[in-house]
Amino acid sequence: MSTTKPPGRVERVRAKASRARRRRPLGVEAIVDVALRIVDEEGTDAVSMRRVAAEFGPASLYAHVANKEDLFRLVLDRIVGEMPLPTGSTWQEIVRNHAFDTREVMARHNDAAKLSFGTVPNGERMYQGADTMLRAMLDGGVPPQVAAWALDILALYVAADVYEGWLMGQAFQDGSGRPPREVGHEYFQGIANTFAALPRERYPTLIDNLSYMMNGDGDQRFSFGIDMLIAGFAAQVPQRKGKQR
Amino acid sequence: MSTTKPPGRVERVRAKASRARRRRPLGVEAIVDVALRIVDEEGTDAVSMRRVAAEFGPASLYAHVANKEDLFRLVLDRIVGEMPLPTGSTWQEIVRNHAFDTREVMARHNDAAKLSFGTVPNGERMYQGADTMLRAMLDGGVPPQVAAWALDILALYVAADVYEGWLMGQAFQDGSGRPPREVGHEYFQGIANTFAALPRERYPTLIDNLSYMMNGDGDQRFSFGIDMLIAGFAAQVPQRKGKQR
DNA sequence: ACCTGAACACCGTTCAAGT
DNA sequence: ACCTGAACACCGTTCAAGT
Repeated sequence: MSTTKPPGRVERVRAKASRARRRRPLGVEAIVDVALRIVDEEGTDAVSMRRVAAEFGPASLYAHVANKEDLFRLVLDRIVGEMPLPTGSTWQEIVRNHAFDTREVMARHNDAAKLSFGTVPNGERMYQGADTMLRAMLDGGVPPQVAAWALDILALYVAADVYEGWLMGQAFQDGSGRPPREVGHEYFQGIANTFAALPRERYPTLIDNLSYMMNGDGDQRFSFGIDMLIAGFAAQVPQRKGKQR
Repeated sequence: MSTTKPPGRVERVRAKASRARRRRPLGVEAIVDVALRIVDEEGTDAVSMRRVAAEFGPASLYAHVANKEDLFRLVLDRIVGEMPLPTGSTWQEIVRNHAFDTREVMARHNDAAKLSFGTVPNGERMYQGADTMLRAMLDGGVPPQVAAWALDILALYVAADVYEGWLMGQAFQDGSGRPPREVGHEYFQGIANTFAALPRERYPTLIDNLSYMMNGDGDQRFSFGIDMLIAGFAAQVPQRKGKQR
């Protein structure tokens, strides 16, 4: 199940091109360009094979991509290629930075994060990133099995957070022209009210801690989650001088 | 943004029902029944408004549900209602058990887990569960803000894990009649081979730790993730006698 | 080798018209 | 109050036919 087309695939500029019937010479890269642009502008649900095809001239995509799933895989590969390499001094800092960096890249592309569920993304950038993260953790004393699985869970968490965040953001674009910020505030206010209306005698702890439940924006919650995971990994480092927190 | 229809909504058995035109009296509950059955049998992508409607007699759903999104929300509420209450002695055990329990319930319903992204699910069961989890953590000395956000991140992780697992499982149902187990093995073998074929001089740590990367099934990875999170939360408990985990 | 139009078997949603 | 058929504006994918 190799995922990427052989890189040697030449983008033959059809020497003839005589008829110059349509705007572009087609080819996988151009197709991915269009699909990614639609994702960036309107999200993955706005991408249809017909619409992508229409940007060139009606239908023929299937000569270049196997199907829609295949196209989305190529789009994801493109996005993964944008991810910066992990940087930082301690392994904790490297892991943390990279989580934030990859989150940012994903978030740039609307709900593209959901394309990464159930895939093992590949590409140079991915391998390089994994290698660097692994080495940082191993050097820091994190057991190899923990480090390896850490990569997995971090990627899953980042994807889930971005997708969730996008969906929330969508909920704030109700048809009304009102600013999403305002709608968002109202939305959370509504949730808070729903909770506050629950019978305190039945859910006392929940009610008494409502403010904590509603507290924090997406960034703070993501930051919290990453910190919890890093602390979890750190707890697996065999202690030499004791004390990690 | 209340999510559930008023529970007082009577399922009026239309006294007349004279014509007895179609199989069932319709009504939201019956509609959700059908939608959930399709989800259970074939997954969420198999659910279409037309197909759900067809089980009664063509089209009219829109008198009972606002749209497809609304229908899926009702389906999710139904599933959430199946979740057992958290049990266990220590807060760590309670959190761990409940993570596994909710994972199991979600996994019973194919890819229904993805319906939970971007929603704040409600319903008695949810509140009860949240209340119990919160109290357990607070009693265990977990700071309230950590406990509150913990609920959030745990739910997100469970949903992401189940969805990811389902997608992986899907990949193992290739058209061939071969047993998914076998296809799965082959699939991971393929991934392992892809990694193994990478230039060791460029990704030495990755290559040297391939066995760790490929190690463990879905259950082990989920278990690991939950343990990492719990350890992270535990590290936030102000130490009295020191030593947790 | 690539592109095309037409076709197949579907979608979600709306709406005037019925009972 | 609920149900219906028909319609609108779409889908993903296949395939014989073209160049």
